Amino acid sequence: MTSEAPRRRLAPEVRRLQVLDAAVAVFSEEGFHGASMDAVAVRAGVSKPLVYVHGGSKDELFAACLHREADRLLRSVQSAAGAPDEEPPARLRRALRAFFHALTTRRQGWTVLWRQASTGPFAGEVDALRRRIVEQAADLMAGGLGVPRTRVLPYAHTLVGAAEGLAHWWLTDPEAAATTGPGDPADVLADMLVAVVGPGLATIAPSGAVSDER
Amino acid sequence: MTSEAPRRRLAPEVRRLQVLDAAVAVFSEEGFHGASMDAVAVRAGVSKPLVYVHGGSKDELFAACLHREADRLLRSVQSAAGAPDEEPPARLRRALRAFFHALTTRRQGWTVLWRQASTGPFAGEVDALRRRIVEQAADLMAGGLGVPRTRVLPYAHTLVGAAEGLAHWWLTDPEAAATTGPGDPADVLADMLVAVVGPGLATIAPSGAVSDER
DNA sequence: GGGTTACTTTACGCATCGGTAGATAAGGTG
DNA sequence: CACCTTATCTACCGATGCGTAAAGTAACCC
Repeated sequence: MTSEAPRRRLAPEVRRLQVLDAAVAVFSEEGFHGASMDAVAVRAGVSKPLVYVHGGSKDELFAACLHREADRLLRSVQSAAGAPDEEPPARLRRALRAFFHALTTRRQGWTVLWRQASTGPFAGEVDALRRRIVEQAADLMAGGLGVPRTRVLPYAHTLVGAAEGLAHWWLTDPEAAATTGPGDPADVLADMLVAVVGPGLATIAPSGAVSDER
Repeated sequence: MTSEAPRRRLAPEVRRLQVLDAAVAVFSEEGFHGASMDAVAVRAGVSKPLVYVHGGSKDELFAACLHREADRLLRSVQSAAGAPDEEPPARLRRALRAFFHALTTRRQGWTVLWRQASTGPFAGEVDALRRRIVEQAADLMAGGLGVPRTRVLPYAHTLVGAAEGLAHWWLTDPEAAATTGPGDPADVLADMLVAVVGPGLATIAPSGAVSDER
């Protein structure tokens, strides 16, 4: 059994991180409503009042989790996309790799963002985050195709949805790991997605309607 | 104030439908946890005990909503796909049309299924429903490409995710209606999706190492 | 050692909400 | 009209969980 925690005094910033990490873990497992502040306290190894000292109310704590994980995900994708003067297809592929890599390495954060918060008072915030990712995808696509952003917006939503669906399969289906084989799963998943949507996206004409032959 | 409802006696089946409809409406707006049984009762125009008489416990009521809406959606998509001896691409397109059509005409049901139930004790059931739709898509794709189902499963998840993303955009973005223009939105959305994923899916079969297994 | 303060323990207020018991009346039947 | 069945309502209980108050304890710094 683990030894009795000898009640260490820590700097407020360190404790704050502990509480936040515990909150992300508990929220990802139990969901917002299912998670109790007591559970967060136990997970963090502290008492309940401390959670309130460092994390604020339950809503504030959850919002903090949301923002931290969202910023992390967005930043990694953004930096992976690289400078705007590079080749758009390569940028898109790298961004997708970063996206899938973030999911596989930080599952809890993704779970909090995508599966636990779609309802309640945080639906708006989660949607805003999703929108930021979609905007990023739309920028990449618009730059690559030479098309105004309004035109590619629905396709950007489609692309992000496709990524979510593929990610969900990879994270939940036990046979998924066997299917992707060896190597970095993020690479395999990104290649899969590019194989599906790449050819179609390339056919979206700059000037006219979508090529739509049967 | 509105006229006091003079406490009409109704047949149990009629009341049961009233309660179920109210439950779908409230659950779609507030989510499972956010919805209270009192709210369902008010929406149905009855008192709370009646909700328990006709709907059972909150869990049972929610499960009933889930199953009814899921069956409706699955049945409409399945019947739209048509007989297995027809052309696979046309079947896929028709199935997608039926899918989008169901969303636009029965928004509340879709909301309950897709956005409110991803957490809590119903995550398993919602995932099972999603899986049934994915399986259906996988069957269509496997039939069209002449490939074992295990190989197309990730692509089926991708396709369904893409449809969800596009649907979410259409249902939430105020500018979406203007973008799709006149005509049945379901047709436009299905065509958009086929334009994005169609070419890519067609190239799946030859690239894989499929022929290795007997 | 002494002081500061991070931290714990314990207990409780309070609101919300699922669920139920007993009373009430609506409608059919003789 | 008397009366019985039962659909329906008003009022309530109990549990859960957020959030906090009060008082004591011990770790780090000088």
